Amino acid sequence: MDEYDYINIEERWRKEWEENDIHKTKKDEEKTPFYVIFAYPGISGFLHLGHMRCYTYTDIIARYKEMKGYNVLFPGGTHPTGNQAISLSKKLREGDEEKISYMKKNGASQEDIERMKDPEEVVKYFNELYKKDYWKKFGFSMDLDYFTYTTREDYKKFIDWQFRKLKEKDLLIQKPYYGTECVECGPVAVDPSETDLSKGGTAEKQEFTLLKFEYGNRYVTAATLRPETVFGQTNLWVDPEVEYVVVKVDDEEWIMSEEAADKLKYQKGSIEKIDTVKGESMIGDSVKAPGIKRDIVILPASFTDPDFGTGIVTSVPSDAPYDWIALKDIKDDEELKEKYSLDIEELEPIDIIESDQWGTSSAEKIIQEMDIGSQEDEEKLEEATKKIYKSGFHTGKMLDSCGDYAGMRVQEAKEKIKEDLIEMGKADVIYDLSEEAICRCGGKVVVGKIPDQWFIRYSDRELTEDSIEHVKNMTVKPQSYADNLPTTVEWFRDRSCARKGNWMGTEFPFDEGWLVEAIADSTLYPAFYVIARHYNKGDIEAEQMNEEFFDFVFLGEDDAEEVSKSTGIPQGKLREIRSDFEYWYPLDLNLGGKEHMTVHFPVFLMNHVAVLDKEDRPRGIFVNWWLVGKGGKISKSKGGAEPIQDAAERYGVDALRLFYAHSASPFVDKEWSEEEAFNYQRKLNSFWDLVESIRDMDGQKKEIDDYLKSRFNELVKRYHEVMDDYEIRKGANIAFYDLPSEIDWYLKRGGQNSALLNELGEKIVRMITPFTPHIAEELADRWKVEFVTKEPLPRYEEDEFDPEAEAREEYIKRVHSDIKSILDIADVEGNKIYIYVAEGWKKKALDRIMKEKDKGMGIMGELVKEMDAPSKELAPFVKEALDDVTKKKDQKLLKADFEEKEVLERSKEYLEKSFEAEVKIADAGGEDHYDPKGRASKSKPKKPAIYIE
RNA sequence: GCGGGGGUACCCGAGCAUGGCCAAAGGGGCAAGGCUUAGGACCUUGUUGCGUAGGCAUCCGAGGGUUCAAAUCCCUCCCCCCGCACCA
Repeated sequence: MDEYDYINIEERWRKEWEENDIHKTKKDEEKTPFYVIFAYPGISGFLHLGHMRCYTYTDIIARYKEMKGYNVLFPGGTHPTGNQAISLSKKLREGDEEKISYMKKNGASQEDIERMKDPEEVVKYFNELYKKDYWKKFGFSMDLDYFTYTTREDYKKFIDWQFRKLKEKDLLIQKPYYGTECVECGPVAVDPSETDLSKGGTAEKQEFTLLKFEYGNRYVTAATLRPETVFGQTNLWVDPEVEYVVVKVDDEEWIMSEEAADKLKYQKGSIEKIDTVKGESMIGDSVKAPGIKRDIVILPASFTDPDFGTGIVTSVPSDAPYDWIALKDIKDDEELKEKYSLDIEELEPIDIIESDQWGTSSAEKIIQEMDIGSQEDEEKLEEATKKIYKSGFHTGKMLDSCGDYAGMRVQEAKEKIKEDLIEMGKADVIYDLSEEAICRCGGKVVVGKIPDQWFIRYSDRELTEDSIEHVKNMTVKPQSYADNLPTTVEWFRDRSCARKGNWMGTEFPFDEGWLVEAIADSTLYPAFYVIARHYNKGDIEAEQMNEEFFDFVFLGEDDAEEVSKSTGIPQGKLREIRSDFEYWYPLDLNLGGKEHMTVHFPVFLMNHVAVLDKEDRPRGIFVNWWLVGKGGKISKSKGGAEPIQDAAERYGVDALRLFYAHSASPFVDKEWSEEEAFNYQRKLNSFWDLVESIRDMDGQKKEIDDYLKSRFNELVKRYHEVMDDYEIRKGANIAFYDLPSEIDWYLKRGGQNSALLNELGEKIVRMITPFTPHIAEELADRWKVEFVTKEPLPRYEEDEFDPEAEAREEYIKRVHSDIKSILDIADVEGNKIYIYVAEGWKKKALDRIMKEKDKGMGIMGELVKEMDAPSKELAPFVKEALDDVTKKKDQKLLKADFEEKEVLERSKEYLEKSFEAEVKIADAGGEDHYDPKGRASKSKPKKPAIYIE
């Protein structure tokens, strides 16, 4: 018996598949096509075990469909669009130690690093790495002849065409936009995945109302998220230590922190710094507060952050816990008051809002309730602020102190006051991030105004309605997402689709200097893989891919002759490409992580609806959740971050694939666990041993064979059901757990039919193939199967279903378990076991009772006459039997028709061995059997009486 | 706030649509025993309590209801998680 040597086995089959072109895919009109992709990865560096989860699901589905007889296309590509490659090579050029050691640790050589100082080389390097070290290494059945990436010339032609179509359909517009951008390299995404960032992924873009306080001929500015609180203003907070700047905005002079001014220029265009003013010099002065006819005083504070808002804060002590406590502190600080000669005894909070939970004076109340002692207790103050805001925003009403706004709900007043203040020229709107964010290139991330941003008009009514209509007919997994997707599409707003700056991608066709944004160029790409294959073969050139070409291939417009003239591509070739597209499209399934639910999948869908013909709209979406490290993101310290090639060797590719497939449903986040990965390695080991031991059997047919055949057959049926529904985990469970445990049981019960075991052994190997193809090929090899990958899956056979055989086996299992429970509690030696099968009259009576259970105990009378039974026993038996029958308990077993005594006799050996005891079987009604305690009379059909001594 | 998903034994996790073989699959962990080594093993058994006869009691977030019968259906409450946009 050979050992399971996964390293060599996996190596061997990778080679065999490659050398025999096993994954090459071509059109075959005889077969139904099945086209599946995963959302291609960006070029962001080395991938980790988390990324492989989605790809593995895709491969499992692709392989399953293939073995079901579909002609499967499973291509792949990459998405270098963006600035990730650029910033990586920039870091390498700068000799960034951390980056270089990261590259080396993941296997990059010195030469690799040298050449990657050119961003194009970064793309090439990772393209090859993804293909070879990730996808092929994992045994994916991808056909990489279809490979493409988004910064290649041919792909750019495709994107160019797509945008022309969108324009034709009037789906491109321009309007102003405030977006997050890096001051060095242009627009970046601020999001928790931190694709573009090195810090600050959880920052939120916030809209502030910029309040302007008249201060001589200048304005002091303060940014607030709560313009509705202006009526409660009592003072301004300024840090005496900070040097503020005076900037010229239009014709006005504004005072704010230097950081704020730096950020503001991205929103206001050029602003000019004309002066500086030290915070200290303003303390004690009065300013005229906007929106209210009152002067308020400038007071010193240290909690203001020059890098947040304008660095100057307006104070509303009634509703802002920070302000309340700062005001209290300053009132108690005699020294400070002396220093700035402040007279602030009169300064008291002004109630402006009444909410359900806090009533009025909410800041004071919450500070007492939460027992907040000082300004320094920032954590508690943040929490208090949030609580008050939440309650105030949803349930609050403006009080009489709020002038015209008195009585309004806070939600309304907020908008109204903001608008009115802006109208009166006493306020403006600015944007800022809730926390600091830093780009991967090291630049600071700010919010900038783009006056003429290009958008794709996803809000279009017709497009939205069409898309929603289509979604309803798609296969979307999981169900919760299927339920949500129509709402998501409905709610999908216009989305910016072009950008400027340091960026790899396609030039925007209608505006020089703009490049197509990263999401906008990856919506229709499954269609392009079909063309990429012909480009890769060298049959067509990028320059030949003009508008007519794509119109012809994707939309079937124009005739081949004309298109051939304008493109220079032979007519035959054009027709071939068009028919490839017609054959493969629409896409059957697109798989991606849960991060795509609200961005990628909706645009993927809507662009298909907008650009392609109705029959080419995608048929399915499969969303998988993430693999996470302990307590969150995958990282070095939390696990899952080791290089994929290392993991593949350590655990084995098949073990990892099984880990993904079986350790959790695809629709939950799964915590990475080394332990579990090793467990799956061991699982494969024992699977291997089981199959090997099966092959050594040389016995003949026995009764138990029928049971195994029947159970196996049922599980095959179930396997197809769950796999057709993409229930990958359940499928793996049947193949790796349910089926082997049935075989285990069969062997335990003395089954050893060589022919049957070999037949089923081969079938089960086929069933594991989609999950763990390497070990499957190796095992299938024993049966001289050339490539199990290319073999069909076993099918459900109606005539092998044998409920009687299953009932008989169930019967034995029960007798076994009854004996066992008696042995567990009874104080007996257990050397001899007597089993008494129920008398014939009991069986007859039971049959009658089952047929006429509606009669209840009324049936007694009839039975007394008909049955030749001891009257003392009949009554209690009927009562119990009625109970059993109405409880629906054990119906299958009760209805089964077999001779209990014979079945027991045939299983006697098993029972004796199992309990190491002598087993004797007798008829309960018999005359001369040994039964010292009179147990026999307790026998019931399918539940024999037992006596043990 | 808007939208969605959940709470099952030590842990993970099935079951819930179609109430009844559900003291509740499977895996992991743990414990006991076996094997004496395929060692980051393997095999058996146990893992709510009680019970010297195959049984009984209690149990699926909490409380209530419907029913002959509830993890499953209905109501109320508590708690947790996810998405909310320029991230493929």
